[in-house]
Amino acid sequence: MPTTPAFRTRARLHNHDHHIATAMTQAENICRRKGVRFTPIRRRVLELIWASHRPMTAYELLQQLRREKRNAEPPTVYRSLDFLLAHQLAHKIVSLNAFVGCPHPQRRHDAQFLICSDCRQVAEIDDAELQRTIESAAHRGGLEAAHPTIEITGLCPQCRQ
Amino acid sequence: MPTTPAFRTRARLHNHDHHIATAMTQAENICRRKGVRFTPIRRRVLELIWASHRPMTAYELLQQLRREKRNAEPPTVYRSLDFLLAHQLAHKIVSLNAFVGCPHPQRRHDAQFLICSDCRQVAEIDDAELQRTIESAAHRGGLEAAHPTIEITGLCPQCRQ
DNA sequence: GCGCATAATGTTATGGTATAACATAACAAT
DNA sequence: ATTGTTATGTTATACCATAACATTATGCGC
Repeated sequence: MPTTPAFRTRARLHNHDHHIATAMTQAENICRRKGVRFTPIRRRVLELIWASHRPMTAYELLQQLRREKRNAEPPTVYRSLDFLLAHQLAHKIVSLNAFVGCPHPQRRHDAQFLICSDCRQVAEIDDAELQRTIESAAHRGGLEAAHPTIEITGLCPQCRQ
Repeated sequence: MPTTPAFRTRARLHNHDHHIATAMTQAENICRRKGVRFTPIRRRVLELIWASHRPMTAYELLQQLRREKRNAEPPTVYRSLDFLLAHQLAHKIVSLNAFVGCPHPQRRHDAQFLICSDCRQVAEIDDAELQRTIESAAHRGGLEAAHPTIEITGLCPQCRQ
C-alpha cells in the first residue's frame, strides 16, 4: 500500500515547484552515479514533463521546447525521451502516447499507473501484491522474463465530487 | 487458471482454419442476437485478423483488404475495427498499436494479454485473481470505475527453446 | 412497392506519432 | 592536437488515426 495518496491533492499541487526541484536533483545524482550525461536538452525535457500536472505528448513537449530552442525538431525530443525512459527518469503511458516523470527513479521497477479519465492526472503506484500476482499469472500462462504494462483508467477522488 | 494453454502450440496452429470458422460463426450469432449488422467488410476484417497468428496493425489489414477491395481506405478498416472493438469481437493491444481477435466474445470482460516479444504471438488470459487484485489496487489508490489495460511482454514457451 | 430515416460506406484531406539517415558539433582520453 | 565516441542538427519520410462531407444500402411504416 502506498504511504502517500496516489493522486495529488490541491495542497500537493501547490508544492509543485518543490517537487520539480527535487526530481531534477535526484535525476542529476542518478546520472552522475551512472556516469551518463544529463545534458541541457535532456534536463529541460524532464523539467517540462514535471512542470505539467498531466502526461505530456512528445509534440506538446516539442512545442514548449521550441519557445527556448527555435531549431528543436521531433528527433530532439524523442532522443531525450529515449534517454529518460532508458534511465527510468520518465515513463511512457502507452494508452495515451504520453510521458510522465518517475517519482522514484532510484530503484528499477515495473510501474503501474492509475489514470483519471476526467482530469488526466496520472499516479504511479507500486503495489507489491499486484506485482506478484501479475508475475504469477504470466508464469501460469507460460510467459517468462515478463515486463508488464499496467494502466488503469477511471475517476480520481477529486473528479468524483 | 486457464483450462487451455495460453499460447498456441504448433499442433493448435494446424487447426487454425477451424479456429477461424468457429470465431466467425460465433461473431455472426452474437451480432444476430444483438441486432447489429455483420456486414461483408466487417466480417472480412475480422477474418483477416484471425487469419494472422500475430496482432495486425490497421495498415496491415488495409493492405490485405485492398487485394480484394481496390478502393479500401484507412477509414474503411478503422470503422470496421471500431465496430469489432465495440462488440468485443476484437481487442486492441495498445503497446503494439495492433489488433487481435477475441477468443470468448460472449461474455463482456476486461482482457489481459501475454505477448511474446520474439514471435509476437498474443494470448488472452482471463485470470480472476489478477482481475480482483488489480481492482483492489486501483481502489486503494483512489480510482473508481476502473478499466485496466494489462499487457505483459516476455518470452513464450516455444521461443525459449 | 414507395418514401423516408438511419446506418454504412466512399472519398479526400489532414492531423498526430515516431524514426531513418546522414551531417555536424561537443566531449573526454590520450 | 588527434582521435574515437556520444550528442545534436537537419531533412525527409513512415506509420497511426480521424474529420468532414458525399453517396449508397438497408430496414421500416405505410
